[in-house]
Amino acid sequence: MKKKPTNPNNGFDEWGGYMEAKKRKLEEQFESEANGDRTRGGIFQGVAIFVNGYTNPSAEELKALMLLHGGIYHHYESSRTTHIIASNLPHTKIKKLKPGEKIIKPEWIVDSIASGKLMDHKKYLLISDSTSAKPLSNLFRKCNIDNAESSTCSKSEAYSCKSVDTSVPKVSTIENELDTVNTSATNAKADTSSMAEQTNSVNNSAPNPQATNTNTTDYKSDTVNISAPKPEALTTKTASNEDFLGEFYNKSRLHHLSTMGAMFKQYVNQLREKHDGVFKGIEALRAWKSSSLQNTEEEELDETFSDNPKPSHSDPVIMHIDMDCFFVSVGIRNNPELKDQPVAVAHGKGNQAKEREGVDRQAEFDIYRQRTMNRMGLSSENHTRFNKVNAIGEFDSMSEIASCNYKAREYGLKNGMFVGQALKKCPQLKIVPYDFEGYKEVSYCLYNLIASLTLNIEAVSCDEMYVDCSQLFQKFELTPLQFATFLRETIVKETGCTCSTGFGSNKLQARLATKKAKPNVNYGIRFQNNQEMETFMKQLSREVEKRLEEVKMKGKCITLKLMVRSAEAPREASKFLGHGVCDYITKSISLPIYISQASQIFKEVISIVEKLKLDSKELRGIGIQMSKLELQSKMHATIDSFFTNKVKPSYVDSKPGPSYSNSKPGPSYADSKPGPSYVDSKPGPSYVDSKPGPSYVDSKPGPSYSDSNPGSTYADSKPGPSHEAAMSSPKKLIFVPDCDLTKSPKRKAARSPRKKSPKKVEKVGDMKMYLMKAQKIYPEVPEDFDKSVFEALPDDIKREVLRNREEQLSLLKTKEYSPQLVAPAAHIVPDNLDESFLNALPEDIRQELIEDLSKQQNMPLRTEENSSRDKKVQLEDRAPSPLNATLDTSSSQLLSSSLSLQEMRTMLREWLCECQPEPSDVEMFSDYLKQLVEDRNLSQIVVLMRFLQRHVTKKENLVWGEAYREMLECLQLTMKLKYGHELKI
DNA sequence: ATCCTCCCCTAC
DNA sequence: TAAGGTAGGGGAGGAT
Repeated sequence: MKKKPTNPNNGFDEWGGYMEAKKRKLEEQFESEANGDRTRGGIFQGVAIFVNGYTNPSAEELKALMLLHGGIYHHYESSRTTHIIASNLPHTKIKKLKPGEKIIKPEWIVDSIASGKLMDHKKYLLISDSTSAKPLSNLFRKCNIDNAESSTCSKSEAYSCKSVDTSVPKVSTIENELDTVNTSATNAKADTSSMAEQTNSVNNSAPNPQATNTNTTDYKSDTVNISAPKPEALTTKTASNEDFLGEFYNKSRLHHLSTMGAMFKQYVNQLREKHDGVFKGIEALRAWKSSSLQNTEEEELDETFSDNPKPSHSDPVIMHIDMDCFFVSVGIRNNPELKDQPVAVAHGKGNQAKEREGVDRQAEFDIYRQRTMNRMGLSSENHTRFNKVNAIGEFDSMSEIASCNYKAREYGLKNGMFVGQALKKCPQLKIVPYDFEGYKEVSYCLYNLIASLTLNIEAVSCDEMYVDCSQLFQKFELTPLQFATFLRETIVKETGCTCSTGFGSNKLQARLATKKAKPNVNYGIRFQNNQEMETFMKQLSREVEKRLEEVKMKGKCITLKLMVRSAEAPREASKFLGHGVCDYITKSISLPIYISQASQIFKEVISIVEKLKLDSKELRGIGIQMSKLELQSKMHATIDSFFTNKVKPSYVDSKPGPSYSNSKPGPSYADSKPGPSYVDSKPGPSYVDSKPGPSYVDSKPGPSYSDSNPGSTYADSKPGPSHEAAMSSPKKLIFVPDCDLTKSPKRKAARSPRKKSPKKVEKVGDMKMYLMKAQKIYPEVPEDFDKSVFEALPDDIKREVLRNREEQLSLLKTKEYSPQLVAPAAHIVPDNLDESFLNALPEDIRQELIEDLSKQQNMPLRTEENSSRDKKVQLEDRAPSPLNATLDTSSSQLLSSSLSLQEMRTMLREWLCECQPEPSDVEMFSDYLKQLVEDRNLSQIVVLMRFLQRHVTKKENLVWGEAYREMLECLQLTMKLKYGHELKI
């Protein structure tokens, strides 16, 4: 590189000029500080450290230590730097290390000070042959619960980060030193020899969330507080500045998320390696258990636990634990008064974006939009990703919200949203700054708490992990709910932050359970006054309007469902923002006309509320339903045409897999093929002869759910030769209502099927499903069905066909459609994943489950060791054909559709080899896809369509190409109607 | 057929 | 002003 001659008059615009000057200045500054403060002999003479990324002790603390012991601290790496210090580096950074460059753990400094001499840094290399291989060695070491019993340590010791982390010995000595340098970083101040005191420092430190940052100005001003009066901080603007990257990473939430995730995975490994077999938290858990059993009335306890299956001893129990809106919780843990206000964590403070030359937001967003449409098709025009940019004004802040609390989410705020848009939706939004040290501190607390009970942990991120509780539960006779309550209470106490837990027999179940338990993406219904309640009802009315519009319908019956705190219930529910014990009130109004507008809906709803004379403070759940819906489409014509059309045989085989018995979610269709195909079908758990037994369950017992919904459910009759003719009748509907997750499948089975028509909790996606059912009639009903064929049927069959038709019609007319927002209750997922479990899931979660199942079912806890093993197995298992590669999964067994995959694959191959499919082939495939849609087998649909797409494109097969496009369009439409979102292929 | 790499997507 | 990183899974497609 050619170096320009140095201009002594202008050191700042030359290469090496500005930065060199800055570095020199910082070093001089450090020197002057050192001269003032240095009181002891320096063991770090000649050592100049540069701290890269997060360390423990922190960079500021290390700086102070270097100051005390004769070393030099470099804000920037330079040729004069002798040692680079880091606790964790992302793999990508490691790969970029220059040859010979060595990274040393901060423990080197701590230990050196502790021993009073400079230790050999080779033992503290972050990346060495030994460290890269070693963490894997003990991964499978199971925790020794037997030893745990002998633990006599206090709870507070058990959760302390540093008392567990033996890699930082004699911390208090060093911290005392730090205190003398007047460092006020929280970590340094806390006397970590006692958890109680650490907790005090967490809970009782400065009441202002910004206090942590302002307190540390002395040491952090140049990196954290950009408004600090240090000139260089103000010059850090773009990547053209050498210190841009450090500054950038320092403030990047995503970078912190990522590095902290890696850090805690590593931390768990460290804990395992260093574990002495004693679980220090067990004693506290025992104490809690005995005291909670005493304090809880038996009756209440029985009720609480009866819905939650007690896992049998042999079953694995996996817990998923996840902090609630982590960044915000940490940010406001010392400000209880902020808890009830909408709060978000973001960099930006408000809508202060300055006018800058060359900016044209509108044009820029248009380009984004255009590009996405080019890539994803025209249908992406209204893609949700554009909401973000559409809603932003010319000078609104484009700082992103890293995390917002549930109160803020009531206003429609979401993580990732721009501050500008958020402030429009919620002008009173409080924005608190990031507190990365705080996140780390709380995370350590969380991990230490869990690690004090078991080390069967898989770290997912700084606020999320899976825990294998099997042994723990068995040993200490705990139920999931007991354990969850203990953990959640303890975590709130220790960290001031709340968390959610979910349990299942595998990780996926546990995660879904957590999702269900989250105070969600279902708000905590709490109102201070009527005004707030009305505002919320208006929002809810708009939601109903929106969804009615989506399915092009209007209704003439409005039902308002309310949950009101029971008089005997405690003022606040035990679950954070949960609904607690409630009375249920259901009132409906029949209108003379069909309506769909939000204002109309709100008017009716509010009139009901006024008549009820409720205290809005006591409301815990609100649901608005529209029913008696008028279809705007040609649905009636379609259903009626059913009896005049002629029969056209269509291919729908009936070989339902054994795993899908009689309780499929949504409508299922029996074989329509008269004669052999039906008779040949195997008897057994096929849904053709389903008995509706296990599927009919009231989701929530109570007065509001007692009204029946005739026609919404019916089962088919038993198969037999006399019914062959009936099989040419329209397909039978077997509709299984959604039910409460807290009910175990066994309880469902105990119910009498015909006792009562099912009453389900209507949910958001339901109307789409009903609409789909109606539409389904058209493609599924033979088009050229001859009325004379109908007439020729035996009378009982005729009656049945008529009844079916009536019920289908009534299904369309009477099913209710309602978004329902109910404050969440705690949920524990049944421990056996079967079809009943699937049915019990809410629509959106069920979809997710189906999509994820093929990847995730029965995953073991992931550790570094077994994840690499998994990978290997996966590769070995991979079958040659692209179709095989993705279909040989557990989902194919669990979600088998009527045609076996093997058959379908064979057929597809044959067709594609011939390249000249008959129209009937196309139709067959089309039918197969429809069946897949019915089965909600999304993953398989996508796989098949992609497979086809690839081959069709490759071979330029026009016949297939056109057929493919038709099928794709049909499928996409169906998917959109049914699931409410685009099918991306 | 198998392996490898690149690219895209998703989750935190 | 804003701080849109990082790991891992999986598909596509090329090299062998």
